[in-house]
Amino acid sequence: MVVKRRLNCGFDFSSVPKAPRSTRMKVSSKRDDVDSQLTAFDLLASLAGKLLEESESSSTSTYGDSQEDHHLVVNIKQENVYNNKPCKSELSHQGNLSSKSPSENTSETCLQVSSLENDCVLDKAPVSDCGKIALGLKQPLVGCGNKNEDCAVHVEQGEATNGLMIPDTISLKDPSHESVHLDGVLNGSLGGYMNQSKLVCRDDDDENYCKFFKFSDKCNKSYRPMTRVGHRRIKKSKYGRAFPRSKCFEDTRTDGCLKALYRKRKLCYGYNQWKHETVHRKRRLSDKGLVVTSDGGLSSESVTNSPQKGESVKLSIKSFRIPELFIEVPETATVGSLKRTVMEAVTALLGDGIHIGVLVQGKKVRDDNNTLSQTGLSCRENLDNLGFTLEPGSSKNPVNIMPTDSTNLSERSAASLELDSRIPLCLQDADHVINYGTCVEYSQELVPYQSDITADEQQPLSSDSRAIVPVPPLEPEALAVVPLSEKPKRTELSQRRTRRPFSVTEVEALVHAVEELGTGRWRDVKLRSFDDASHRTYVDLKDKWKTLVHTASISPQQRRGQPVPQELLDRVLAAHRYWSQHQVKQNGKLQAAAMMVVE
DNA sequence: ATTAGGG
DNA sequence: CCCTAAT
Repeated sequence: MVVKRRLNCGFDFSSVPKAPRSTRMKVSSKRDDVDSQLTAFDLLASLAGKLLEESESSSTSTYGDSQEDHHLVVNIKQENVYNNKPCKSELSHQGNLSSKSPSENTSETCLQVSSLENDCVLDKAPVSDCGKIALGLKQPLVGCGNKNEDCAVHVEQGEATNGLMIPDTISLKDPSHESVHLDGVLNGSLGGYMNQSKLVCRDDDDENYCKFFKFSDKCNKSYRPMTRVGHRRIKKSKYGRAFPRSKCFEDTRTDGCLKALYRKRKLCYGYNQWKHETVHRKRRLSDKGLVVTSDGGLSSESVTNSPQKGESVKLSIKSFRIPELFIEVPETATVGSLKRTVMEAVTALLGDGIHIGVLVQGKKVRDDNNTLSQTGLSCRENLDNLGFTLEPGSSKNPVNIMPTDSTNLSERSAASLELDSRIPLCLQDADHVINYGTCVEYSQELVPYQSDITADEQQPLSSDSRAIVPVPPLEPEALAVVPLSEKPKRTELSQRRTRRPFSVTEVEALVHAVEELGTGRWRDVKLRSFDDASHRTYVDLKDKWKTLVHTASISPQQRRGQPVPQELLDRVLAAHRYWSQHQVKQNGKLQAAAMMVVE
């Protein structure tokens, strides 16, 4: 007998096929195709790829073999990067490294790695010479304990020639143009979805991580997405976690099986897909002045013609910096392991997607609809004032929130990783763009960790400040992004995800899905309504539902956070009531059936 | 891999 | 959000 289950939405649940889990189709994400940050992703994917490769090639090195876990806490910090001071060579810009106070004879030697000056290290270097990833240490890291002078980390990007030309009549994130960008991928990847109601809430400024497709109330009977092959797909993991906890960092010493590690990393970072796709793709956005070349970078090729209106603004992204990262490594760690650590930290940072910020004279331009000329960037001489930032995808409003107090360490941890982690881009002079293309270079300098820094030395990290921000004396593990110790502590393995409050839109989608699917099918809920929100795992959805039920059960005065419309809360309670009752019925039936069998 | 529930 | 136990 078929029991028809109906909810007030009128949906016939019996029409929803529920295959055994083992036969359920695995679903590919479509989300990435609609990512308007493609160019930035590509750029960084290319970079991350280089870093990864470099790391892999050197990863036969071992972790420290000393039993004493001396650690170097390396803090890679972003600082001011919006100037374009020329420089002669990177060697001339290695940071100072002074030792920690000798009196602090702890096992922790903390170094703060700050950016090199934001100079165009590769200024006027031929494109072909821009490459070579090298993480150079003037001294062996092991020796940096108390005499850290001249310890500098250089991560140099190779190969990729990243150029960017943007006609000034095109606004950077003009939705109308963005849509052009998206169309190509949407058509290719969404296919059968196009006829369904699609909800893509990807706000440019805020809450842009809410991206999912919501299906129409018709509840398409074959709502399970079809697997699609060949479309672009960037997914850190099925669960949207950049670091699937302990699985990312298994020790490679034992077997030295790089391939195994590489596979793991592919899972961890989804990098391989990136590279594979960027390498083989040559997508032209000819009318928009952007060309993604086969190397994954941005090139100025084929976009030399000026648009009808106004002059072209030719830009070349020359370098950018790694934002603040905390890395903890043993003193006995090898250089190779340090490379790997830096790479992993950077990859983790980028893993969540990035956004582009545009800065004019150091100030962020928020109006995406203004043209460049309207923004005052039509003149060549103004280009010096233009800067780009790469912002974490989760950053709503990437302001610097570096706290001056250390009262809330865990909050600071998340903040420094998620909100301070802007990666500014340095633009070279427009005159050089044709001749030299663009090189992307990572460079940091090591600066001492000082826990006893004076208050007036503590300057907020801001885009206008070149100040080296001291690292508060936090627990190293609190900020450790990448574990490297021989015996990784749990705290080193796990970086708590940043809190991402559900938007009302998301709540609505969740409620809607649960209304139809019930409270015990979170995987289906995920697939149905949050498949493109990689950061929302089905556990997240389950948890959110739990809190929603709780929220709906308490008085409005007791509720906190962004208010959820009462209407939604009512639906939450209704659905919760319905499904809990429904489950009871089912259980009852099962029990009855079981009893019948027994009898 | 999912689900359920406590922390 | 995290973690774990149980499927």
